[in-house]
Amino acid sequence: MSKALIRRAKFREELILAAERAMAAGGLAALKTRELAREIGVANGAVYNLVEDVDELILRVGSRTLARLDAALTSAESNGPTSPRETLVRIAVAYCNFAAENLELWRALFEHRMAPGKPVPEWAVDEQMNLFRHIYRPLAELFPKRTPADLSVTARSLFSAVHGMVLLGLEQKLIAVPVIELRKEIAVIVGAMVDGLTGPAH
Amino acid sequence: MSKALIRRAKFREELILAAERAMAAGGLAALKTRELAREIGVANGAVYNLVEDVDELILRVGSRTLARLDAALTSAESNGPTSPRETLVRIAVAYCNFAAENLELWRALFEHRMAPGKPVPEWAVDEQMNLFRHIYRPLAELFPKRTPADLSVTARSLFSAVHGMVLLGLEQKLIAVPVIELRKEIAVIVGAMVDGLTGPAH
DNA sequence: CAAATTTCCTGAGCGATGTTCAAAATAAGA
DNA sequence: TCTTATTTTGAACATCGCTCAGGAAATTTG
Repeated sequence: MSKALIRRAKFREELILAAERAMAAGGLAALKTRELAREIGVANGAVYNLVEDVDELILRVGSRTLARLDAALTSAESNGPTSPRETLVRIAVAYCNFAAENLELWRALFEHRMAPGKPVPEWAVDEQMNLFRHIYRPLAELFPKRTPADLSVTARSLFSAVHGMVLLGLEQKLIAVPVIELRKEIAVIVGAMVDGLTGPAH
Repeated sequence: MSKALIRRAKFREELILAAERAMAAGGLAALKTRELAREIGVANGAVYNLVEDVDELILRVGSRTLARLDAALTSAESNGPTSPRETLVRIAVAYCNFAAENLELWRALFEHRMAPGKPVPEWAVDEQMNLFRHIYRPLAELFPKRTPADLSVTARSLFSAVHGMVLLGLEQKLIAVPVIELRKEIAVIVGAMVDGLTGPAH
């Protein structure tokens, strides 16, 4: 690799990290190309040599956030052998914890909208879809008779429901629920959902 | 009322309606003060005579959206006497329908963030809180022994869970789920949650 | 009704911000 | 080392929300 390309890659990495810091501090609105350029020591126009546009920059930061989230969920699901029900509850609580500890970066994952007409790159969509697999496995264990398609639908629903509880629970606009209570409530609701889906037969 | 004030009120109403049209067509990002001013036939600076800033404008539009949403939920809950479980399912489905039919305006309710440091006006918060009452009543019927505080917490959780399913279900970024399937899935999950919360004793 | 006063409206302009691009600086190749 | 290709620069552009001095209009006063 040529010297120039190495430098470019270095700057690119620094740019993404600077963007991540800015977003963690002040959300999507705190991203300013001029400030990022100043922070990594290049001209403002140079940002567009390192990255297509801010949309891509946000997606890159999102990719890092998703990787950490994935790790957090993986650790939660493999934390000792328990029942699928307990596993699902633990994953939901882990999701809540991650969101609380990475509030702005986590929010940015869902608040960001591409410029009108520009589709989200395939790799970014794939990364998000991958999250569902954490829920898929325990669900498959709970409902061995269901088809993969059905399981996928249920997995998405479960994930979305937990996502909603965390989203509104951590919102300061309405009622900022203490995280500790939110965790309890999530555990109760997820448990109830699993029980309700399992049916009285079990 | 003086002639000037009447004119002002008229313009204000037109401004809010123009903003609503713009948001319905292109979301929050489509709000442009210059375009709104042109549309209602005043100078761009005049907008700030009719409204404090765009934050207030967005909140006014949100107020109208919330009123219609409230009406939709009210109609869903009073639609014939049924069990609390069925009522909760019907409210959730009505929420889903409203979101699908008013996608951009509904999204704007939750995507909008005030300028840093500026708190959301009290009247706007109250309007949002009022939504929970639709769920509160059937829940109180289901769990007569629970305290109002506990019921409020459960109501918020249930609302948030449904909100999350609708939010991610209607998102085109991931998988745009057909509304008809989303409705079914919401009915299943809400039913399961109620069943799970009610417990096998019932 | 005319003059004085208050109030409102106008549109140019300010400060930010994302993005572009010709020119300068730098790296790569011969 | 000299030429060519590439990259970096920073001024400039287009658009935003928002402000404000000056003129227009409405209201009050004499």
